[in-house]
Parts: sequence; C-alpha cells; structure tokens
Amino acid sequence: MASTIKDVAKYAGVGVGTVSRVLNGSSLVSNETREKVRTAIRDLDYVPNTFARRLSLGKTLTIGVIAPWFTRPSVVERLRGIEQVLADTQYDLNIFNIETIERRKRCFADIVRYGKVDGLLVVSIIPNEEEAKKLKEANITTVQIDARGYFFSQVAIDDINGGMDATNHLIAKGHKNIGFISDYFSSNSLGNNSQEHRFIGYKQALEAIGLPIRSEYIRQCPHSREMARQNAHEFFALPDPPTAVFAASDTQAFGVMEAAQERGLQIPKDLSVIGYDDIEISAYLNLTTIRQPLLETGIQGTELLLRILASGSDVIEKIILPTDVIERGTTGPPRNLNIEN
Amino acid sequence: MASTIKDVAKYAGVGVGTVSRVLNGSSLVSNETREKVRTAIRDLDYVPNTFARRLSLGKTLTIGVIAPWFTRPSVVERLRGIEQVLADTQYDLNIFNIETIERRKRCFADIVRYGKVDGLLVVSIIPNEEEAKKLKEANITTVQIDARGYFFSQVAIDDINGGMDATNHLIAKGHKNIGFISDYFSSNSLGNNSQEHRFIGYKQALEAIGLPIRSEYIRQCPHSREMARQNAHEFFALPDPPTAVFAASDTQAFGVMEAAQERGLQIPKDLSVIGYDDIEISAYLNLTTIRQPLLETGIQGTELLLRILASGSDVIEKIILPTDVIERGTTGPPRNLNIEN
DNA sequence: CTGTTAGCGCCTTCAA
DNA sequence: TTGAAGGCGCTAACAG
Repeated sequence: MASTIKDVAKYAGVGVGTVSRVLNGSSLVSNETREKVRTAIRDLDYVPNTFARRLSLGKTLTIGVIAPWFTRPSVVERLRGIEQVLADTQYDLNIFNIETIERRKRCFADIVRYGKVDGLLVVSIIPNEEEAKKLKEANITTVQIDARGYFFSQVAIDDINGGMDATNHLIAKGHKNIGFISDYFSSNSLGNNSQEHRFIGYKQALEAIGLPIRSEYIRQCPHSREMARQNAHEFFALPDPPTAVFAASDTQAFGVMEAAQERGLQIPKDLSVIGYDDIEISAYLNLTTIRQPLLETGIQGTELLLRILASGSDVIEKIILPTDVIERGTTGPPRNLNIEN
Repeated sequence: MASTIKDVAKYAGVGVGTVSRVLNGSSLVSNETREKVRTAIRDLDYVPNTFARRLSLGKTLTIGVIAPWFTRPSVVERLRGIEQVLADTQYDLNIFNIETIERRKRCFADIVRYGKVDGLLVVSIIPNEEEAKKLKEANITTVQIDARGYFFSQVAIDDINGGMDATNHLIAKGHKNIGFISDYFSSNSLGNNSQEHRFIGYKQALEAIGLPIRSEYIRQCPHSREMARQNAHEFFALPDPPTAVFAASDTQAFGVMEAAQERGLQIPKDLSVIGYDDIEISAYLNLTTIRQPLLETGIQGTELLLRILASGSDVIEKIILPTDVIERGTTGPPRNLNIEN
C-alpha cells in the first residue's frame, strides 16, 4: 500500500540515494533528475516513513511540552500557540501534563531517560538545578515559557512591570490603601516566580510615590476563588481596610469580588478590584485586569526553540513580552476621595 | 551513552533475539536466562528505542486525537482523561486541533496519508461517510467520543435523556411555558448531533405530559453568550413569554441570564434557567445545569480504543454514560404558580 | 552529479 | 530454548 523510497527510486529510474537527496533538499542533484523524482513522488503519492527517518537520523523530531495545570485556560492558550507553529514543521508534539509533584519528577526523569524528544518546552515552571543538569546532559534543548530562571532560554512576561502597571492603575484612580492577594510565591513547589514578581511590581509602584508597604494588606493563599474570598474578608475586617485590591490572578480577583458582594460593598464604588491574566470569563464579569499575550508566548517560545535547534547555538536568549492594562468596570476612584480633598 | 539491545545481549552473554524476547514477554525463554537479561537491562539502565521498535513492528504505537474547539473547557477535560490513560501505556498521543472546516479536511487527509497513528479518537464530531471510509481503508482503528454515528465504536452521553431531565426538572417546578435555545443542530458542519438530541429530549418531555411544542419557544443560534442573549430578548418580547428556558449549553444559559437581567427579570422568580454541561464557571454563577462526565468519556473512550486495538475486534460498541441534574439557584417555581392554582 | 552500500535499533523467522 | 541473520525505510558516506 504505502510506497517506500525504493518504489520511488525504481519508478523514477534512479537510486534511493538520489531520492533521499531531493527529499532533503540537497543541492547535489541536477534539475532534470530532481524533476523526475518529484513526479515519481507525486504519482506514487509517496510519504516518507517518519520513524525510519528518525531512526536513521538519530533524532526524534519531536518536541516535548511539560506543563502544569493543563486545564487552566491560560495554559491551554499557550498550548494552542505551540501547536500552531509546530503544525507547519516536521516536528511532532508530545505533551506531558503535570498535576502533582511526583508526576513532575517522573516526567523530567522519563524525558531524559527515554530520550523521546529533541527539544523541550517547559511551561510555567522553572526546572531546578538538578533537572536542568540532567536535561543538558541528555542534550535536550530546552526553552522556558512563562517563567524566568538562569538555565535556559525563555519567553516570559515582565511580571514586575505588570504588577507595577496594575498598582499604578489603582494609584492613578486615587487609591492609597491597596491590598495585594496572590498565590504562594512558589506555588506547589513548582518553582514559578511570577507571583513574586507581580508582588515586587506592586511594592515598587507604592514605594515610587512614597506609599507605605503595609503587611496587613498583603496576603498569599492557594490559587482559588474560594481562598481569595476568605482572605478578602479579612481585609474588610481591618480597622483601615484597603479601598482597592490587586489580585495576582483573575481567579482570585473573582474571589475578592464575591467577598465584597457578601459584605455589601459595591464595586467599584466601595472597592476597586484589578486582576491579572485576562482569562476568558473576565470580560464577561467586567473585570479590570492585566492582559498577557498567552498565545503569543506559545508561538514565540516554540519559534525560539526551533531556532536554537536549527542553529545549535547555546547562548541563553530571553524574550520579554509586554502586558496591557485592560480597564473594565471593577476599578474607579475611592468613595471618600472627594471628602478627603 | 544510550545503550542498545546489543549492549544488553553482550553484557548478559546472550543473543539479541533473546533480549528481544524477554523484552516482549515471550514465554520461550528459560527463567534463568530471563533473569540474566533482566539484570543486564537494569545494570545498563537500558531503554528500547521506540522508533526502531515502531519501524520494525510496522506500527506507530501512537494514538491520534482530533478535537474541535480545543480551548473549550469541556474538550480540555476530555483530553485530560485521554492523556491520563495513555500515560501508562506504550502509546504516544498526537493531538490535532480543528478550528476550521479546511483544517478538519486537512487533518483527516493527513492522518490517513501520513499513517502516523494506529488508532484515532474523534472527539465531538462525526466523521462523514467519506472520512469514515478512508479511515477504514487506512486501517486506522477509530473510536468516537461525545458523538453518535454509525461507523465506529463510541463513548457518548445520552443527550436525549439529558434534555429530558432538564425539561422535566423545569416541569416539576411547575413550568408549562418552557423555552429552548441551542446551537444549530449541526453546528459548523462538524456533524455533532448533541444539540439535536437535547432538543428531542426537550420535546419528548413536553409531549409526555401533553404540553404543546410551541415553535416560538424554540430557537437556534451560534454557540455564544451574545447570540443567546439576543434570542432570549425575543422570547421576552412574546405576548406569552416562557417562564423558564432550557439552554443546551451553559454558555448560552449565561446569555439568557444576562438578557433577563437587562429586562429587569429576577432569576429564578421571574424566569428559571437551566443549562447543560456544567463547565467550571457554572458553579460560580450558580447555574442549575445538566452535568456530563467529561473526564470519564475521555478515559473510557481511550480504554475502549486500546481494547479494540488489542483484540482486533470489529464489532461496534457503544457506551452511553449518564448525566446528572445539578440543581443550583437559577431554577424555581414560576411566579404566577400560586395565582393560577 | 549519482548509484551502491552500510548502518540506525529492533523484531522475527529459521536453524540448530 | 537459543543464536544468527534478514529486513523494516531511510540517510549518509563512498566510490565512481
């Protein structure tokens, strides 16, 4: 059924080597022969067997992606970008979904052990030193997406800047008492520092205009609406509660909004809320937030990996993509602004 | 670096054939030899090269998944189930994301052309007759998930029953005027008939208790909140508007809720709304809905495919998974129930 | 420029 | 029960 390179060679009246050469774009073929081979390929509807090719080449021609929280919309969006660029290449995609720490360990171990990928895209987590070392020993070209770190090239967001933008947006509205809720800085021990960077941005924005960093305004809790809700309630119980809250993820922003509603606070009159991510529901719930170019990180990360794979370069390249403030209905001036002035 | 079957053979003092035999669990090996080989494998940390294996076997040992709307939470959940069971097998996973009709055509064509998969999982769409024929000719074992049809084995939901349950839930609350909004019955020409089945369930439930099927209560529109919103407004403008609406997807239910809000209708006092799917936000928005076991369809579909691949059976097997009514805050008795009685 | 041939690593006969 | 050898389809080195 499926024809082989031999069939093509026979049909075109040439040797298999020649067919292989035109297949791989070698310039050492006369135009005439090349044409003969091309028509043979077309006539026979020949498609090279990738496995034979890989075996012979000693390459896997596949890119692995290891990503946690596979179900989160933000991750899916990145995967879409990755899939999109890989679809037009000879590379296959191999997805490793990490849901637990054990699974993470096993994934990294398997990847180097089975040697089934030439390149690896690590999404939203930072390989630790040991993992990085093994990856390099196994000669697996690695690029990180949505995480900083020192070992590999990366495509990331400037989370410090994003955190600063969010905070400045609130400051520009007239807020002085600004709360901050985020996930734990190194959530799940997965080693992503985006949360911390957003916090640093928050801090720097406040410091820049001489506002105090008040520890009672700063909270970390698991990445869920529910936990954010509980923590927001503690904000409201403060003698001098914040008039605005910057949540380091939209999901947590929703928790804050829910708590506000339960407390009878109107948004944005009594409380402003700004999130981070701009996931799909955020527009629906009218949340002001920081948008990051999710799809784009997937695309650029993959292109970067492909580039490195092709060039063999080993300089570490860092691409930083910008964030945008998306202003919707959950932020406004604080209620008592006019009274104070 | 990576050791080969030859290294193992030499180390164990046997021939490569023997190593291959223990690798593949042949019984034609003495226990003693088997042990020798096993320790050799362990000592050398040997892992067989899958590509060589595949080439030799003439099998791809990979499962393809073709799925539309890759970004929808419901699809992601199914993929999770698929990935989960495949992770413990020798099979690789190859995902084809369909976003347009052209892409769909190309995917099906490529899959048979390149012959890169042994088995195929088709999610939420029904292969048409031509596609089915080609798949069979190419000897690609296929299982459908979340779609009915006659060509292949499948794991699906009983959407008729689900539609009936949704409608009966409304009826039990005392509603007699029940609207129905769904996607087009064959949306995007992708050939999924779940929408139609939900409608059939709706119709049967009404008929069962002698309620009329009123065409002005039935609307189809693109799968989006916005379009559902517009259509809901047309419901409300009716001289005798429905007191409850069954939306065939949660997304559309949100559109109905939004319209109700704009119209000043209180939910569930003035209008009951029930959705379908139980996607993640639904709990947050307190939507009563029909839950379907998404992850489970992925798991069972994959297991079914693996089973067929192993047995070579060609009887068409259909697995139907149940749905559940998840009652939350958007359904209640109609306002005028007490007046009427 | 082109044909021939030796692997790539594994599985599977075929003898022994 | 086991070893040796041929072949899966392709690439690359070698000779011409």
